[in-house]
Formats: sequence, C-alpha cells, structure tokens
Amino acid sequence: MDDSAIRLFKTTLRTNNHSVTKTRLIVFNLLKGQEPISMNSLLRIGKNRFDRASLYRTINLFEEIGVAHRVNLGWKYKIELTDKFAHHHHHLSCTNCGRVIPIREDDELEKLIIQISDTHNFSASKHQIEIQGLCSKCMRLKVVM
Amino acid sequence: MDDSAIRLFKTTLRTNNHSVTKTRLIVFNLLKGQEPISMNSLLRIGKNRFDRASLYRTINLFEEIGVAHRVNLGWKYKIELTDKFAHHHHHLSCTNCGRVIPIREDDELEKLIIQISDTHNFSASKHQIEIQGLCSKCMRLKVVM
DNA sequence: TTATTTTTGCGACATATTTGCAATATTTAG
DNA sequence: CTAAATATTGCAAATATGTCGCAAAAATAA
Ligand SMILES: [Mn+2]
Ligand SMILES: [Mn+2]
Ligand SMILES: [Zn+2]
Ligand SMILES: [Zn+2]
Repeated sequence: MDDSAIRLFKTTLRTNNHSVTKTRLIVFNLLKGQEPISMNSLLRIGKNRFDRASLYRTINLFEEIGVAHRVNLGWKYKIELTDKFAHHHHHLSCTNCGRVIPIREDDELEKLIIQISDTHNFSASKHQIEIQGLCSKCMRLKVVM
Repeated sequence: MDDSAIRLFKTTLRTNNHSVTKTRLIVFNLLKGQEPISMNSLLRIGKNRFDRASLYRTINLFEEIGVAHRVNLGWKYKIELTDKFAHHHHHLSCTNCGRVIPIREDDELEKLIIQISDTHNFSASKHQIEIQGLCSKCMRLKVVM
C-alpha cells in the first residue's frame, strides 16, 4: 500500500531536511492521482484535518523541494504533483464545463519549447501549456443548439 | 490619433452592448502597446483617474468581450490585450529578476498546438504558453557567483 | 524514554477582489 | 439639443486569499 510515489515523497522530504508529517502526507495523497486541484478545494476537503496556514506552508514547501507546482488554468491556479511524481503532461481546459483533459507529453512539442528558449539565450527550467476551448462533449451540445 | 485599435475597441464594446466610457478608454490605452502589466501597476498609474473597483470591473469586462486576458507569470498574473489588438505571442519569464521577454509567434509551435487539440477532438479557441527560467543576464550572474 | 528540533493550529494581520447602492456619465428617444 | 431611460462609477463595506508570530503538539535525535 505504501507505493513507490509515497516512498519517493518521504525520501524527498528527508533528503531536504524536512520531517515526514501527518499533514504533509495527507496533502500529498490528496494531490496524488488527481487532476490539478485548487487551494480552495484542498482546503474544503481537508477542513478538519489541517489548517489553512498549514496548507499554504505545505504547498510552499512542496514547491521548494519540487514535489508539487502550480498550474495556471484561466484566472486561477491549481496545484498538481511535479513530473517527478506524475508523468509530464499538459492540459486542455474546457471553458464551458470546466473539464480538464490531460494530454500525453509530445516529444516534438517539448523539443520545440527548448529550442525556442535557446534561441533567446533563456535557460528554461519549466514550462506550462494551457489550451482553452470546448471539449468534444460541449462542442456537440453547442452544435445541436 | 483615433487609431484602428481604438476604433476596433469601441466597436467591440458597442456590439457587445456596453458603453464607451472614459474609464474603459483609459484602461485600454494603458494596456495598448505595453508589455503585460499587473493590476497593481494599473492601479498605481490610474490612481486618480479611476477607482479600484472600476478597474476590476473593467478588466473582467475586457476578458468577457475578448479585449484583454490575464497572462500567468509564476504566482502572479498580468494583463495584456488579446491577439485581436496585438500580435499573438508568448513569454519567457525570468524567475530571478521578473523580466518578461515576449517571443515572436512560431508557426511550427502554433501548428503543433492545433494539431494536438485536434487529436483530442478538442476545439481550441486560445492557448497560453508560459516558459519559466533564467534570462541570459541572470544566468551570467549566477555563473559568476 | 527524554531531550531537541520541527511543525501545527490559532488568531491577528495584510493584501486582493467583490459587492450594494446612491451619484454621475452615457446612450436613447423625441 | 434636451429630457428620460439606462449603464457605469466611486465609495465604503464585505469577502476571499495569503502571511506571520507564538505557544502547544508532533516528529526526530539522543
Ligand atoms: Mn511540456
Ligand atoms: Mn501560441
Ligand atoms: Zn466541456
Ligand atoms: Zn532575469
């Protein structure tokens, strides 16, 4: 049950000189295997298991040690695990129903991003791609109406 | 002096059933021909020409009718005009000094984005690409130290 | 287990964004 | 152009989001 992601998570905490705590494990598990999730949702879900301040501190720490990062979806940002704990991917986000569809990493796209950065003598450490529009379902509904 | 962008802006307001007001024109002009700008800067610059609440309402409206949109740069977001009023482009954002470098549209990249959306039967209407890292200047400084 | 170190919850702040409403500006109708 | 009708604005107050200090509780080290 103590799967490899959690083991890696614990190791990451330890090697960065941080304790393995209940709150951190809970938040990690909330993030694991999920689509990006907003602070608000995390807060609502964890209401009686951890405090707001702790959540912010936890997410800040997760970013610092490369466990999670923020993805920008429209106006707001959401949190998800980094590529170290989930495969690198991007998202299609439906502006109608709010669905977020993960898209598998595309070698050509990744190569291009690096190439463009290089052209500008920019040392890219990460990137995010957000594509907004209508998912196939919403598209069908729109057409019918 | 009433250049084509402003004319298009006014038309956009009208066709969406909104008035052409002093505040909206001021904000539009602040956005025009600039790099993405933060709410705070807009607020500071327009301090005595419009109110905070009006600015938020204005930006919300601009997003609704496709005049401006938010660009997410790390934790923060900034506002810039949409492709309808400025050439489509993306940004490299330096995590050290905060500099935002616009990158010219890249046909190959744009084509790829569309292609990927199509593969997922997703009808993309817009996209944003955020590349974070170190600008050449900050990179040099880091190396020296 | 006890001592030491780190993290948490809580309440108080600080900042960001939203809202109701009366006053003012813009648009429409004549 | 003016008067009436409608939409927008400024202001003050309400919410929402994010941060901080500190004593209590939990985790780690001894
Ligand atoms: Mn990628
Ligand atoms: Mn593009
Ligand atoms: Zn949808
Ligand atoms: Zn820089």
